[in-house]
Amino acid sequence: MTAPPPPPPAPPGRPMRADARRNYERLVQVATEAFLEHGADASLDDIAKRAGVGPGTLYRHFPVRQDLIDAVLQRWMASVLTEAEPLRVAADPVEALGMWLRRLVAHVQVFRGLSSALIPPEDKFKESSPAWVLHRTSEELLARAQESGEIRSDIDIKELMTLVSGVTWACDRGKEIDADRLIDLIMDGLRVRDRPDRPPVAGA
Amino acid sequence: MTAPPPPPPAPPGRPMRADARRNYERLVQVATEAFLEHGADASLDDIAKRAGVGPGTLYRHFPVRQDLIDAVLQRWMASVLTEAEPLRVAADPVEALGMWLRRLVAHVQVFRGLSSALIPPEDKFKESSPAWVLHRTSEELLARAQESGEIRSDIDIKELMTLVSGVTWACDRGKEIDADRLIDLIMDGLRVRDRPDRPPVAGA
DNA sequence: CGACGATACGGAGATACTCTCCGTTTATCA
DNA sequence: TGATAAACGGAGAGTATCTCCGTATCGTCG
Repeated sequence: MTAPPPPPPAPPGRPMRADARRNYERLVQVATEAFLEHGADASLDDIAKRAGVGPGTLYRHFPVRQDLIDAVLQRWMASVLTEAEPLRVAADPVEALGMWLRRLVAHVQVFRGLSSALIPPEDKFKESSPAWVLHRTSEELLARAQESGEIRSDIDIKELMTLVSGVTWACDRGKEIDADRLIDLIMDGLRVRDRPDRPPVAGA
Repeated sequence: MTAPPPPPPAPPGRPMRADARRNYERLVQVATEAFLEHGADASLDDIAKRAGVGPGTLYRHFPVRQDLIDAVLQRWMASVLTEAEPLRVAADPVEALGMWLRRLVAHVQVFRGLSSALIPPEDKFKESSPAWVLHRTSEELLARAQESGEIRSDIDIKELMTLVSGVTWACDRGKEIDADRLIDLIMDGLRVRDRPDRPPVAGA
């Protein structure tokens, strides 16, 4: 919606044929609307129809549903990552991490049933996938928060993202749940505790 | 598999006809195997076939998928609740809560994709549902832990169950995630903080 | 410009799943 | 044993996914 979208999959060989490219763009466009309206399990044939192409065309560009979801998220992600930028250098890295997670959840919840995009099946977890980019970004913010000494160091990004995606999933279903509160709770769990039984040589 | 299963839905009027009851039992039996093997989205027609009945019979007993899942869980739940019994009176109610949540997650993970059973759509959340019973049990353990003063009181069972079901869901997908660790993290978040705003300067 | 080869299109249809309708069968009880 | 309510079962409608292949279009080169 904002920036000029990058050439879709950018195959190393020849550029896409004009009609192919046109259809690709149109499909992603229509899919975005469909996912917003009906959630991530919108009918694919229907999307093809609304885009004015045959099902075959859709499945050639996006062999599995996740590919289409990824293409949609690719565009959407730009705005999310923009929000991360100032947080990278924020004065309070712990607060920055919390803020990032809250924003992330809010963004993911724009599409119903899209939480799964955060932790796709292992074999689809390539560098190109939006999930991977989000992991990397979150990882940086986590690392910085950990360096401050206020966040426990025995936690890795995979665990954190698992928790966060769990929150988005659960909030998708049970309405009336305040996702921000759950994120705050997780953040509390992440904080270093002054052990009640151990003489705290804490900090640094 | 252990206790004599209670009469299925126990309609107030007449008892079930013998053949109806037989089919009901058989369906639940076969469904259990199918869910174990293929996860919660196993084919219902296939279950009917394997149980030796027509699809119509299955759908008469279980109009929607969740009804069949609930029936399966009803039996399975007995063993889960048995585990809760000693925890109700455990010396350390906080540890008891943690243990319960860990066991709960472990149990739910026996079936793939069954996390949703923990937070069914609002309108199916009746007293008869396994999810409701689990909520009530968890609620008691949470309350006891809160009374000890070690667990924050500004958390309700709905939020906690949302978090927990999120963990089971996420662990279903991304393999190689240690659910117990995530539960422990949540438990840490639940604990009352002795130092709300100030990093420890020194002892205790 | 015209034609050829590669690329992409599109839609019919195979397959799978859910769920319903209704004629037939079976259990129960008098 | 016969009447009646209860339950069965399977054909089939509706919907979704995904494939195959004859046809159309693009891009390029002579």
